[in-house]
Amino acid sequence: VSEAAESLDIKARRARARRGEGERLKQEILSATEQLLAETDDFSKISMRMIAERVGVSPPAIYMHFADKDELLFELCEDRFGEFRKVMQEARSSTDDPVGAVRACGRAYVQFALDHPEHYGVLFLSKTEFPTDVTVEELNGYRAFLDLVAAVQRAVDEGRYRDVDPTIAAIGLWTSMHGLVSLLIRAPNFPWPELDVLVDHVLDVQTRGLAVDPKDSQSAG
Amino acid sequence: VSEAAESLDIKARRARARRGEGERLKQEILSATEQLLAETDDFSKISMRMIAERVGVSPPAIYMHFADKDELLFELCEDRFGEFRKVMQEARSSTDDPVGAVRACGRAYVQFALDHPEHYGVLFLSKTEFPTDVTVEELNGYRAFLDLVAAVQRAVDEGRYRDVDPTIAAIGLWTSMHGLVSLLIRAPNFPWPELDVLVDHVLDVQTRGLAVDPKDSQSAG
DNA sequence: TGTACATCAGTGAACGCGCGTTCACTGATGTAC
DNA sequence: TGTACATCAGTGAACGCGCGTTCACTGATGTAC
Repeated sequence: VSEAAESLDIKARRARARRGEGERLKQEILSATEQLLAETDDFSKISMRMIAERVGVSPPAIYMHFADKDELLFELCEDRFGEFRKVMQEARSSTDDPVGAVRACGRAYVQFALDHPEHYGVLFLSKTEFPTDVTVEELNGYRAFLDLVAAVQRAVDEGRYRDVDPTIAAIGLWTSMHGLVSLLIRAPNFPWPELDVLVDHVLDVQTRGLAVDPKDSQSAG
Repeated sequence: VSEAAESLDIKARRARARRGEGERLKQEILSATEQLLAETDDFSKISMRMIAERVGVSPPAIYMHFADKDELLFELCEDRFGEFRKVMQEARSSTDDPVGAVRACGRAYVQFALDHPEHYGVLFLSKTEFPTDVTVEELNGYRAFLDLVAAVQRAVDEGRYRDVDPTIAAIGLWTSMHGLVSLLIRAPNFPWPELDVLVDHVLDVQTRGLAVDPKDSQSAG
């Protein structure tokens, strides 16, 4: 394969960056890694050599921008979590109804995961050992979670959800959506029913499960 | 490490099986693989050489009992799913109440997963490519799922759950428990609240979400 | 009871491979005088 | 405007390693006569 590519000059070697433009290669490495993830969906099966070849650069060139393979994964994760957070924010802002906002968020979560299974895998399916000098609070992923807690809090404040701990309820929402998509991705051989039916059911159960108790609904109103 | 073991004779070479006792080694291989999974929790990081060393046998000996590494994983999975199914059955049979049975099942699911994260990982977290000649219906894992569908059906029949599709509801139950434990296992750095509180919440939401509608409860009774 | 032989449960060495990473280097680019 | 030089973005070859698997074999065990 690589022989053919060489002899046919299919993959031209990338033009070398000018001074001060080293950052360009860094971005190219990150996006090449994503491309490869899109194809194999497993970071551990992607080698530094494969990434280098995709970029059109020699393997050691990667080490000018990343200390090692783990650091590359970590930066990729942070970028993806930033994007993920934005998508969730947009979904929530599509409506003023706090319960509807949470539902929209759930739908967008599933959409994001199935549209980008490779991203999703990096974010939630691999066991990530993060650098010890990074605390969980400064991670984009954790910030996205706090956004969800706030959305739940709003629904509680407006009397739409019963008086649950918003952190617990947010974890419940998160884990239920995660469970669905991770099994959809990881167990493709399972005889799944239609996706929309499934997502609707999961969101229905969450909505009903978090709704105010019938007996309390009058005293609360 | 292995040098020290050799020179100190810590790990004696396993006694050779007598004729017709070849099956013994097969079981030893399976249980050694489980031991290793308990330590690393990642099948792809466990090599045939490591398994052979743990058993006290040479690497090629494994190929007398398994065609290749994938077949070893598959047999391990089937054994574990069989055990898993039994645990779920026992949990359900602890009560006559159909809703209680489903709840007990959910609790036992979390317990099983956290007690044996390595098993759980093999069952639900790795992308398993099964041999093409095996159909999903004959897998122990699928049978365990059908048991859950039946339990849900019972709760619907007895008027305890609203009139949901039992397959869809069972998938909802399954995915919500899976989401919880898989994130507990895979994101240990997340600031999780107390486990019992979490499990209670998830089961509460499922129970409330599947309960009969208040407005229908009188006409149904 | 004794012996030749088939069987079976393994062994030991090697295969070719791809991996992450390091090291000494190169050669175009920009800068100082 | 011309040239010596420092810098910077890379390169090419190699390191040592562990992997899954294969192959020719060995030697104890059981069996037939």
